[in-house]
Amino acid sequence: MDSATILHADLDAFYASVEQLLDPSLRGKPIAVGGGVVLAASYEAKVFGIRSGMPGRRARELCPQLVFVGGHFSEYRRLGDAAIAVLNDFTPLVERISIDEAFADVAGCTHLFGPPAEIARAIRHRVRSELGLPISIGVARTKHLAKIASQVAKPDGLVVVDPDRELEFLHDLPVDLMWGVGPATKARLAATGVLTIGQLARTSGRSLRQLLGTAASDKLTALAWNRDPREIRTHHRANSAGAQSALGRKPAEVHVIRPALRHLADRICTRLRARDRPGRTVTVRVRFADLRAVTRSVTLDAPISATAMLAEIAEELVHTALAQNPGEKTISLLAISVSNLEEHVALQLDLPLGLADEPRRPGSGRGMARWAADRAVDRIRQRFGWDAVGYGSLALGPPRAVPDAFRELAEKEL
DNA sequence: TCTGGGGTCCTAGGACCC
DNA sequence: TCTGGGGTCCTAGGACCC
Repeated sequence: MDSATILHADLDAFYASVEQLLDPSLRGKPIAVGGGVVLAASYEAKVFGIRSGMPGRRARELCPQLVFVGGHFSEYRRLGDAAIAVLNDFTPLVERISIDEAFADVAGCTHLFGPPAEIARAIRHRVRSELGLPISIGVARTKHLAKIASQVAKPDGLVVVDPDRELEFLHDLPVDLMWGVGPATKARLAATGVLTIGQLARTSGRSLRQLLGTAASDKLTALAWNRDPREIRTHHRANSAGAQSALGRKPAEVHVIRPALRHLADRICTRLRARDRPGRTVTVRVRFADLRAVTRSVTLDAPISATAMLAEIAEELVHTALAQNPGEKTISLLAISVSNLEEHVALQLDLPLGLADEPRRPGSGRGMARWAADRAVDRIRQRFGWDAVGYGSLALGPPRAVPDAFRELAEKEL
């Protein structure tokens, strides 16, 4: 049997911990990053039931002494990168999952640094002493088990799963610690009396498939018996790029929809152009006042990355969705996503992104002009920053609920 | 518990091709 | 004209992850 060489490292309540690091007066106190909405909460705040995504008003009700802080987004980036760099000092086999979380395989470096548990202790010590941040680490033979171990280790702990005792460790834990079991699956399982991972493991494949579908049940059964084939993947590229904006309650009218879509398209297309990854499929999502949401999508003959083009296609799709839901007069969210991305078009001539942006659109000889305009905006922003120029983003109606700097932390590499 | 934003994967039905 | 089977792509919705 293999030995336990996979680490899962996870910074604890990351954004909140950074704030407490930067401002010592916040330490030990319930704090939340954000304002209108909670973007992150400290452990002291979580005790009160405060969760990310929660409206600020609700959070204040739950915890009147809660301290809201604005957020130091560039510090999150810097410290998240620094923590990952500590992992990279031990092994190049690091798979970053998000700003504050990564897997690492230390099989190849134990001769230099000692057994995996020693390495994990060293990492935790360095992150604490050099960066001032708490980090939890799980060590196990598989990614799934390492991930669960780090969750069990939180806050600020280390759990090593002995390969001889894996099922012993796993089977008493609640099912929703498993990767892929969220609220809906948890409820379905609970309805049939399945509460622990061990109970899931012993459920017959046939009844589980009926409950959850083939793919989900086969995957969960494998994980429950600790068969996790996933390997460390050091470089990921996203297969889609999207943006969304919550609107509160707004009338479903052009003067609301057009500028909002314009801004979303601008954000997305800037990224697509920067990485030369135009996409063929455009999906919009419209959420109504009652939070019911619908999506509409179209797959084009040629990939696009021009802002005006995406905005127009998105607007057509939104109008289709609205026309098919005539009873809905109020919308609460708009989203655009572009998928079916080109691998890379770096070798194509300099023009085609803009030209391909006009697939079979009669009478629109404006492809070239738009392409040139986009490139100009991109260059100005590269030199002077995002707000130096734009498609009236400053004149945008509703102030965004979440700062763009925060959104960028969640973007994946294209 | 009515709540933000960027992503991934699965399902199911239909179109279309061989 | 009816019949069978396999594969791929597209669309809409849903669940999940961080």
